[in-house]
Amino acid sequence: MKLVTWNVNSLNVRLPHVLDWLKEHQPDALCLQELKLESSKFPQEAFDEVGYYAAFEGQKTYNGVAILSRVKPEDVVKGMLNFADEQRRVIAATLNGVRVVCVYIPNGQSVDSDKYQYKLAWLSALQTFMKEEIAIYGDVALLGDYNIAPADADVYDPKQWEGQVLCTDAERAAYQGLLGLGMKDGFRLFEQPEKSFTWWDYRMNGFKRNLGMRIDHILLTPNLASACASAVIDLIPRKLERPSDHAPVAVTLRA
DNA sequence: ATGGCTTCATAGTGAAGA
Repeated sequence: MKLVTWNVNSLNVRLPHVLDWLKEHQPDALCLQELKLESSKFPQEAFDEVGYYAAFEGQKTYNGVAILSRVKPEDVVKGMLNFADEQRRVIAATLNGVRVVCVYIPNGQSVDSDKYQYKLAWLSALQTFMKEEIAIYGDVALLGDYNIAPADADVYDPKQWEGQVLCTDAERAAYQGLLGLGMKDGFRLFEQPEKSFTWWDYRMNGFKRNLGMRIDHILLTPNLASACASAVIDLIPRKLERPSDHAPVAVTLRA
């Protein structure tokens, strides 16, 4: 089973990239974030044509998440029941007995902003939500744009980013809290190249200089982690014309 | 240099992303 997460930064703009990627890689599930379109504008037909179901929760201009899947998604839940939120950042579905949770965790903007407080409250709610999901479903994969670089190794210049949003102790503690539920970082189950990142700023030739951060993650409950055979970041879509600023992250799980 | 680039928005002194 191949599970993937990709922040596409506008599904309108990136639809051709997503369709090409699906056709080439044929994942069992592709979790998307930052659709930046209303649910009524979701390109369902385009995914029908390439053989994918879609569960989605759109929003005008900002946010928006989707799970594309080979099998029909079951028990679809939108949002976190324990956290009222106007922003569309969570969708979950069961695929072949695996609970797939797709999240777009708030960015937080800066540590002195209201958005940062919202991010911390959001992360606290996610901890509770995930504990419940694991209790119900057992085998759970949490995929998405976490907007957290878990360790200095996940940052191109840790000194510059020390104490900045994406790297603060509080955010990293929240990430560790998810690991405390028994989940493993799929990417770090394997030896990986140094300076492996999933996001690069559009500005200053960030990608060409590999000035990036690893902020998109796939956490796996123990059985899924044991079954995990590989974890990779696909840099190729980031090299295309008009790319998303994020790269897809994929894990494969043995049956 | 509180900049740089991209998106969606509106026609802003733009807002937000990360």
